[in-house]
Amino acid sequence: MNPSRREAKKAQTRQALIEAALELFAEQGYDETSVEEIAEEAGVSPRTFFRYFPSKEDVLFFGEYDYIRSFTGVYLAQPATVQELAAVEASFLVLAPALSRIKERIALYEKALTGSPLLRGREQLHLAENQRVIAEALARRRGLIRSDERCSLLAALSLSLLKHSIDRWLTSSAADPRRFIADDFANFRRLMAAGESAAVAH
Amino acid sequence: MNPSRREAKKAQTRQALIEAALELFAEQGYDETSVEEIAEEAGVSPRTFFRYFPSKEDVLFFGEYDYIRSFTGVYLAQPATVQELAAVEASFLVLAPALSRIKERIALYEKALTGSPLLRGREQLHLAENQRVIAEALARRRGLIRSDERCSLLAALSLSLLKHSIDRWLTSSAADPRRFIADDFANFRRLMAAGESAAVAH
DNA sequence: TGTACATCAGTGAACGCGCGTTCACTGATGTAC
DNA sequence: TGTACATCAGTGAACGCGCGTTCACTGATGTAC
Repeated sequence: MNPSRREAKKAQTRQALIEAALELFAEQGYDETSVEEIAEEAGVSPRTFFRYFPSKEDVLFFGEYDYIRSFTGVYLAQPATVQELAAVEASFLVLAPALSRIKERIALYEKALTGSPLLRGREQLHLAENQRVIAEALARRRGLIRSDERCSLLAALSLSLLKHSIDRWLTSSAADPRRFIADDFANFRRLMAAGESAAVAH
Repeated sequence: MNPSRREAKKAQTRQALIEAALELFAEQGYDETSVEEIAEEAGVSPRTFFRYFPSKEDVLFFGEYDYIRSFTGVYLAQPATVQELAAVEASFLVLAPALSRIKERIALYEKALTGSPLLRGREQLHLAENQRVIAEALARRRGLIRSDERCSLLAALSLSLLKHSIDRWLTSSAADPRRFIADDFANFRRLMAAGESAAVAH
């Protein structure tokens, strides 16, 4: 039983740093929060912070990326009879409960994002990566060797819809985000149906 | 004739700083370029840099925002018979020559963006602002008091298409971006037509 | 046209600040026997 | 079970670096008369 007291203590310190950072970033902004403050809030010395995270940014991007990482598996498990966009929607819905569990944390993260261009930039890199993953999954389901234009476009669109749903969910008091996702996808289909007939007329 | 030699010299210094910065950022990255290097490249002292720009970032975002600022006027001048998305496309095409003139500069800027999360973040703020402007214009043309969901969505979509076109244009040797814009809009309409029939079937 | 004065671009030097690193240490936890 | 040793989380102090500011100055350009 070697990794007991020590490992537990380590995990505890790391968690304290992450939580302190997230709260301070959300409250007063990323740029306005120094590592010194985070350390103080977490009850350790500033020096200790850098034992856990190589830089100030890294405290924010620790773990928590399972959502999109699980996407491919869930998506490819959808029945072949389900239409493409509907399959994406269904996958998002299946994965939604994972989000539900960390709503508070997501909200803090989003709040921290608004104030800091640097974090926004990092976040955008993640979004781009997610979009790539989704496009790849779309391609595989369609039997393509590699994702093409249409896959990218649909991936981008899906992520936009998801992001929109999550934003609305965060500002609501609902614990479950699924209703918002279903709503937004339904809305999109309706808009496209209307736009389509207009485009055809044109 | 007061603003002659002095003003000319000032404009010249500012231009030298902007160009030096853009080239260095594109070449070796934003974070890897110090103000000292920029100043040296421009032939002035580091101290002088801060007389022209309050911070290192600001050297990048000086002027050059006329493209979207002109959008509203051009868009609202489109004949009422033109379908919404087609009117957006037509407006982009009208404004394209302005881009054509600064292709080199846009390319350098894009290159600088890839390496720096901070710049990406700033850029995203601009995109968000542009999206807001376009959504507002869409709303006005439709006679709405303020932009709604559909306006935002269509604005986001239009900007995505435009960005995609510009990326392709930049990697090509063409001087005129209009062909790429027209292509991408046509493509999108085709994809939606196909997706629509599938969605209806579903 | 010439002289005295005002303005203002550019500069050097020194400084404060926060990030992140390096060095040398303490004291608690874990292991060997 | 007890003792000697090893490991490792945490720390203090000092430092390098780049951004951005403050102060005091020079010298060229522009203005008043």
